[in-house]
Amino acid sequence: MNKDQDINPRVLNHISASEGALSQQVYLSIKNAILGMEFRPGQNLRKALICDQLGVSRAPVAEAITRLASEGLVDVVPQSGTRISYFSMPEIQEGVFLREALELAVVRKVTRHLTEDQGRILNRSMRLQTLLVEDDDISGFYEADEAFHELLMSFTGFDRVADVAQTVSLQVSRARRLLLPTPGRIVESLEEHRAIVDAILARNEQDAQDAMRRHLGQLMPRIELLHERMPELFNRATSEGREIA
Amino acid sequence: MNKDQDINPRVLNHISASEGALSQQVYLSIKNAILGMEFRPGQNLRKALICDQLGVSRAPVAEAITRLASEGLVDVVPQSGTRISYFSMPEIQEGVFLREALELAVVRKVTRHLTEDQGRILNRSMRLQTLLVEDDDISGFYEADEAFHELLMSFTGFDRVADVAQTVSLQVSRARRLLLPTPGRIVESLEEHRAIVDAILARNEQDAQDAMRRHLGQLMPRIELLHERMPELFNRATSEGREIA
DNA sequence: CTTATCATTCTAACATGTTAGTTGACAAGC
DNA sequence: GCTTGTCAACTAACATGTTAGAATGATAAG
Repeated sequence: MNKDQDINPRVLNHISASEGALSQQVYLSIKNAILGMEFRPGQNLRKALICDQLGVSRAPVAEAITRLASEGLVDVVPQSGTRISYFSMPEIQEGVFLREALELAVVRKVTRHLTEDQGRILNRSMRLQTLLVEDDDISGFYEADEAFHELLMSFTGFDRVADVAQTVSLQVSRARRLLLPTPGRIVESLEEHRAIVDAILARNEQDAQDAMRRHLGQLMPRIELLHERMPELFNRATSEGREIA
Repeated sequence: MNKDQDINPRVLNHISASEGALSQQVYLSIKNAILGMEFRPGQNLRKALICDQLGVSRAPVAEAITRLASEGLVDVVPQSGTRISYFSMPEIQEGVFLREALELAVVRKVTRHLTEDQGRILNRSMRLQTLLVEDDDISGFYEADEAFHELLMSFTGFDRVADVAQTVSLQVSRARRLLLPTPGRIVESLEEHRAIVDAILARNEQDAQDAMRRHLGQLMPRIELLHERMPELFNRATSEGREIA
């Protein structure tokens, strides 16, 4: 019945001998495997296999799984098992909503308090992004894109904003990696970033928010396409919104 | 040197024989003690005492503490100890910022999609709040206040928004309990809520956001007063923003 | 052929033993 | 008096043994 429901833990990054708590390394290792879709939705995690593969005991693995569960990346069924969570459109919509709420507040604050240094750094980021688009370096632009948003958040002067934004939209991030970025799309993204930066530099709060909203608005339709194309990655929600399987 | 740095775990709610995972009950028990300021900032948690007091082993306590640490309510120093975290103005400012970001997005969405039923429920909440203010029932109004905000969040149709809002502003919640609510303040709060609801019912997005911003804007100045009055609850940040003690 | 029961075999949750790193006191040297 | 080095006590982190509940599949009854 269950052909390959179980996970092949060979994809886990071996624990580097580097510093850092063991449970943290286990956490990152599994998290990366999930976000990179090397663990597919529905597969169940086998603690024993993970322990063998990483050469650690169950304690740090248990702690890592607890954290992943709190972030919604895995569903843990007491006394039964732990499975990689399916995508769920309601959850993703909520993640997009939360993300937009934060990004808009960030843009508002940054526009209001932008320093000259920050302006220079923004321009520098845009030049880098332009370069990457000219070179059709899609994965490079992907990274620069994330860095751009993190940059804006760091300009608020708050430390946790970026973390919170990442956490509330983890499911979105996971889905986003399946949206094959096209040369056409990164050109659009670049233009949208340009509009955001222009509005910020012009100290135009409303324009900056609108530009950010337009930028983020591109995401949801593309995820809906993914939903149609790969429905097996999504759960079937019951009437109560509860999940099956 | 350390007089009463250690915690008296007698304030912990005894584990009810009710259902629910053990670690969850431990988590809630400690969390309530922290939010209720029964554990004061700077005190250190002694796992052994907590285990004795609650009659559980170290495993569920460890998991509970891990969660509390991720929420910033405790600071855990590896191989050394776990202490109740101090208040920190930067953290609280960040919490207020995040909270406002969410509440504004909520108000925006709710105003746009309000149903008749939701309008009725809002009016019902306002009548209840009015009643409590007329009776000078301060703690009753406090609860109704929280319920009002949760109500708005629930109207978005999203489940996690309320949880996220609570989590990002946990430190704010903890500080808020020390702001003795006055009869004067709850009258003001009621009026501010009234303004928010009126704008929502009038489907006026901008007014609703402004009203919410004014409402939330009352909080920070009062916390600054707390900072002046009880500086011992706050940490002294170094130049890097790192904490001492 | 369908359905109910039950035992086997999983698993997470919990308990407890062990390890290694931090802290603070105290003594020796400056 | 002040610094520095050693050591004992304490703690979180990790390893491992134990328990109880859930899923599965075989078997028996209808």
